[in-house]
Amino acid sequence: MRLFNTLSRQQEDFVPLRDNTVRMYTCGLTVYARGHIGNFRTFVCVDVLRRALKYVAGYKMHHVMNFTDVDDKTIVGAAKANMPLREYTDQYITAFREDAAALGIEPVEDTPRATDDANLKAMADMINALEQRGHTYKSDGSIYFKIATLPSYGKLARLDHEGIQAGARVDSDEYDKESARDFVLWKSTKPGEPTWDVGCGPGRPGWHIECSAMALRLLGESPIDIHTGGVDLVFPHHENEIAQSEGATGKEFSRFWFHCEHLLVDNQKMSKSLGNFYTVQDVLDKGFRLSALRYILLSGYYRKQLNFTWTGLEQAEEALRRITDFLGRVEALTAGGTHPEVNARVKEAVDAFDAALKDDLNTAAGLGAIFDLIRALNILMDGKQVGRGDAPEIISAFNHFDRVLGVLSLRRAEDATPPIPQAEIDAAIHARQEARRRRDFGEADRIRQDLLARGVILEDGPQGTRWKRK
RNA sequence: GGCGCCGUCGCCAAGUGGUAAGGCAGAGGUCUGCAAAACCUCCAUCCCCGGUUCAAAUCCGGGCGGCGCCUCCA
Repeated sequence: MRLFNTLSRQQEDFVPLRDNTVRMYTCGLTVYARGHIGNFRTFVCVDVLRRALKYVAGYKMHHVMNFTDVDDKTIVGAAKANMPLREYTDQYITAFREDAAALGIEPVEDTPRATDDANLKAMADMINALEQRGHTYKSDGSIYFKIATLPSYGKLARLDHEGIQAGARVDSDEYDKESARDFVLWKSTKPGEPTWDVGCGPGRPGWHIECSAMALRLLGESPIDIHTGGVDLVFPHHENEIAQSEGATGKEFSRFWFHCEHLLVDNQKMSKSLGNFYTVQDVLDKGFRLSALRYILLSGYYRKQLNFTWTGLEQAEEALRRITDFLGRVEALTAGGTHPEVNARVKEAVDAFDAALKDDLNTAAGLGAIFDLIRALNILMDGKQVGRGDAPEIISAFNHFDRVLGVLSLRRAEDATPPIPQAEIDAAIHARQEARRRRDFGEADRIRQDLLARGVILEDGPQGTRWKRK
């Protein structure tokens, strides 16, 4: 598997360090609000990475994705809502899980949250280790990381140190730092704020320490294999994670850094602070399906910005329809027999698909291989060159594609819940058949129109009438 | 101001030295009671200008345009 590594700014061959198991960490959501589809672009891309590592490269996964459930925004939000912090963040964790499931994101092995006792303890341990190695200083009860003690600082972001200007950084907590570049590891308690005393004084964790501590606690000894997140995390978050982890252990933190580019709206970054975001629910409210959303999110290269448009969703919807219609056609095959030509085409497509995914997740090329196969097999079906006996092989190839893309199963699940009760559809199809037999096409068309208006499309074929969701 | 990414058909998007994948939309045709679906055919020389090369969308230089990071952020 070739993967672009932000650390080297190059594609590299990826192989897990130990036990054929990929130890991967993903920076998850800060749970002060519902995630938007820009957030989910990253999580869908990471999901495709995870699935490609499992189902194409054949590795086992130990994948951790955290929830940041304590920071300025969660604290302020909980106070405003007059709720305990934990209860406040619970809502958004639940919402995230719902949205993630609805988008076909595979559950990962561990989903720690920062305020779990074991994690807070791990943070304190790491801070103490940093203290022993002389990387910290205290000021007003807070503990800071002293960047000057780590010469390699900046290796990920490759930022000019002088470019990080003193005073430019708006630290809402207004603690005293020796240098603008230094960052807080543990924040001293302020009145009315939640506080923990787990071994490095009363206070609460800084943003970066949780990921370093949880990654190493759950994934084991450094280095872990892959660390992922959105590009905006490269600096300062990931740079600081490296500083903490490598400062504390003296060993490389993560071998690969995988970053997803942003989702744009109107060619601008989609973000909560700009207010130009859509949620999963917004997409549903507009009448689109989440399979289409997932399709559009994974159809381009993950390292390229993706401009989100409703037109794009419509196009994704149609593209997906082409695939599912094809599969419907395969499932409806009646003539017997198998054909070597089918076998050859399928093998070709699977190889091309796997090669594309192994090439730094070239999903666009992978989809190209799928559509090439669809065209080839449609031509063969038209020429009666595909039989019932070929179907299992074709279907198993598409199951393989979808283990990685995770979009067809989503579509099927959507289709499995018809907008009208199944019995009603069947009755309408039957009534329409009767009308057609009488050559009462006015009535037949009326029935079809009626179903269409209620979200069901009818298609007449040689084997009778099929229905599908609009 | 510093660092980085990007600019391929109406829209989306692969390809990164050997003569432009794929999807959507569009046009014509086959099929159909009509549709739909499906199939066939058609539909770009790659932002501009120079340069390197037998050969460039692909490499180099210079423009123009867009975006991101440098501050919470997926």
